[in-house]
Amino acid sequence: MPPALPLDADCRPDCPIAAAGEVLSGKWTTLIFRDLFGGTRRYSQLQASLAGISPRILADRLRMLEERGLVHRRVIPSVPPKTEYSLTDWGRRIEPVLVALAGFGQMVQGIGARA
Amino acid sequence: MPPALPLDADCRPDCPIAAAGEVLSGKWTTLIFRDLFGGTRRYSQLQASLAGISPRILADRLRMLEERGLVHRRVIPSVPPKTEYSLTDWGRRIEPVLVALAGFGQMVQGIGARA
DNA sequence: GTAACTACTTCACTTAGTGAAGTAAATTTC
DNA sequence: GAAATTTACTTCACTAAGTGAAGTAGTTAC
Repeated sequence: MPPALPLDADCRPDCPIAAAGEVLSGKWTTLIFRDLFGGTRRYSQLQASLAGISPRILADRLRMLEERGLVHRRVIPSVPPKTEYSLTDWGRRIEPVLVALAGFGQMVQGIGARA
Repeated sequence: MPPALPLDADCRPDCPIAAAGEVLSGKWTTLIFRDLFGGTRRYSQLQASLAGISPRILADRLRMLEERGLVHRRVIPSVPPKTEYSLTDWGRRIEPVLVALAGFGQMVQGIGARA
């Protein structure tokens, strides 16, 4: 039985895996999705959770994801103003990727433990 | 019903998603897996398929994946010698990630078409 | 008036990736 | 027998991406 989606090299030039890779480019994007999958988060919460991320990169990634319609940004007019980020309906469709990555990552951790 | 694998921010410090991200780091790694998922490939075949990859990066990634036990490297003692790369049993377990990425990528392409 | 708070931006620096060129060794071509 | 070919890389100079410390803006608490 062939796979449900084309995984072979012939999926170019409009390869969906490459398209996903463009959205998930950079070290931090999947981890931002992971955190937002847990619910709405503020900028400072994301920065604390993503230990080591540069504020510039966090702002860049959030802006990119918002432009693509995967993340919603909401400014709360308090003092000082706060910003909330959450996944859109489109963004929530990253879930199967995160689940698959978590499964693969657990396997990789298992290899590392025995190596 | 909670997700089968921990997707929330509390999955640190040994977050399996972050572990997967380390293996799949860089622009090209998932595309190398995609190509090798289609079967054994030679270095020159991968270089042709991954249009634009630098030979240094291709060699680096293949070496990293071999060291992690996800890719098998076989030198054929012909003249000039050829090198074949294939997925190991561990490496083949990337399949669910590729399938999920392909599904997400198709959705992203769909968004792009209407934006 | 000084400090604190939040969400950033700016800037100098390091790391990752690019792409053209070079290497090695045998083998076919002239 | 000298030159060109083939494959899998390596080297090197350059550009892009990411880091991390510091700064900014506007308001309120002291």
